[in-house]
Amino acid sequence: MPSPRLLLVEDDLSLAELLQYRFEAEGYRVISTPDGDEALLLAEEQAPDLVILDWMVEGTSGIEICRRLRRGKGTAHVPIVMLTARDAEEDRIRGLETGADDYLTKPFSPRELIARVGAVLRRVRPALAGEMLEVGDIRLDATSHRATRRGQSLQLGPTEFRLLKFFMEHPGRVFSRVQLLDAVWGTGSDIELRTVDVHIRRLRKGLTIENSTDPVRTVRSAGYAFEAV
Amino acid sequence: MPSPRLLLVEDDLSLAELLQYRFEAEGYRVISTPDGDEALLLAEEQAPDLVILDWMVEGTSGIEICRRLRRGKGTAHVPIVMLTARDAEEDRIRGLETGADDYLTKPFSPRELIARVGAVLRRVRPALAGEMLEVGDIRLDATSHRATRRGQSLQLGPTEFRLLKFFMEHPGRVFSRVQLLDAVWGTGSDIELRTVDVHIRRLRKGLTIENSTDPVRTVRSAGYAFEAV
DNA sequence: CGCAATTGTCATAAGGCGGTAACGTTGCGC
DNA sequence: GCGCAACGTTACCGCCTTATGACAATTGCG
Repeated sequence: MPSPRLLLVEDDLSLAELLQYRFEAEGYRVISTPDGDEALLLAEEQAPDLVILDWMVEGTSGIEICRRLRRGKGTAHVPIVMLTARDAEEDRIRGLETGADDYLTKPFSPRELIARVGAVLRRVRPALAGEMLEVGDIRLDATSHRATRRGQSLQLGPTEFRLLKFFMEHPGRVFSRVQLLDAVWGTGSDIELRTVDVHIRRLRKGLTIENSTDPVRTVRSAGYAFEAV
Repeated sequence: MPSPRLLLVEDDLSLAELLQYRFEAEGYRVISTPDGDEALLLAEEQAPDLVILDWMVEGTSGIEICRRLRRGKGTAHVPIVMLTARDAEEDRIRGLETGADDYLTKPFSPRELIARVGAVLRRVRPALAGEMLEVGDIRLDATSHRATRRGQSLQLGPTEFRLLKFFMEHPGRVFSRVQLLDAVWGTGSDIELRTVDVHIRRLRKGLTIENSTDPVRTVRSAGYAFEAV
């Protein structure tokens, strides 16, 4: 199972260290910063799987970071868990309405934070939590690195597998070639856009079994989408 | 936008009534039961979009319901928000690890519950939480790049789709050809004004299904407007 | 090292889509 | 009812987007 990558934004250094230690013990990789502005940069560059965000940090406030992450192109869908020292209901609601996925009040136990992060990730990125993805008659098990269709095992190259996994994590949504390159090949990969077409074709070929329809929909001038048939 | 359907499992009847009232005021449809076993049946039959579950209810306990929902074929992916009177950390963690998506301790404010339910739904079913345009019997989902009318999917070219999207973002307003060119084709596009007519025609054609009226209104010497029928 | 699998790129084919012009139709003032 | 102006409709052609197959470079592995 791939270890999920967290971005931890917390200016209380002893707490940050403790959390980093605990999360790493749970098999997460942790990027940590006490600074709000740097957090935005890191979120963009590193594309973490989840952000843990203190309400009050240096530089830019937590809620402002939350808003900017949601507005940012590459970070709009990163799940966010907010932490705060204040137990004001207003704050909690504002946090959630700004787009946070969960919200904890200090003092909290690391175990609960870990449980909540796990719950959010299970929901958003099932593959990261070791769960089986299922869309239509296609199944993908990230842990054993296997994909099947109607029980029949599919033969896919590494890139096709990653592409399929990404699609199955976001069924129905249309992704541009650039988005696919960022998500599947990695941000900043200097790859020809048209290469995506080729891999889409290879994926389609790999997904074909007897009497099967094509789950990959071409959306002209927009990109591709994956959906149950 | 179709209103999300909630299954509320709560045996404190006055609280259940209050919550039902508040959620309905927010545009949700609510199915309510105080009984654990009945909840399982309802979840299966009604396929709600989200379940709000009290930890301690009659019949079968909340955590057991949670577990069974997760195991059930049709209900394995229903998001679950748990409520509990006890603020024991152990319970919260067990709840989250059992598969709940969120967890609230009584007493809580209805507003916070509503905010959390909204956050979970946004995450799980983006289509239920906006991002979906709806005018009359026509729906447009930008995320999946789909347009439907009375459930029937519409076939539109890229430009028609952009045009429809723009219209649906500003229903009822009249736009001149120049305005439409700027908005849909982009400012500075050097396109013949009358070309708009042709695309209006193509859009009208694409929006036609059996017994449908034309949602595009021609305003002589002014432009076009889009409105519910 | 040799072989097979994989991957990124390109050239070419296929096809849809868009812009334009030309012509038909409708509405409006007189 | 006439004439003009605005709008509707159609057909066409060129272009842009996508599909596909081939190929060389690279990688992994025995």
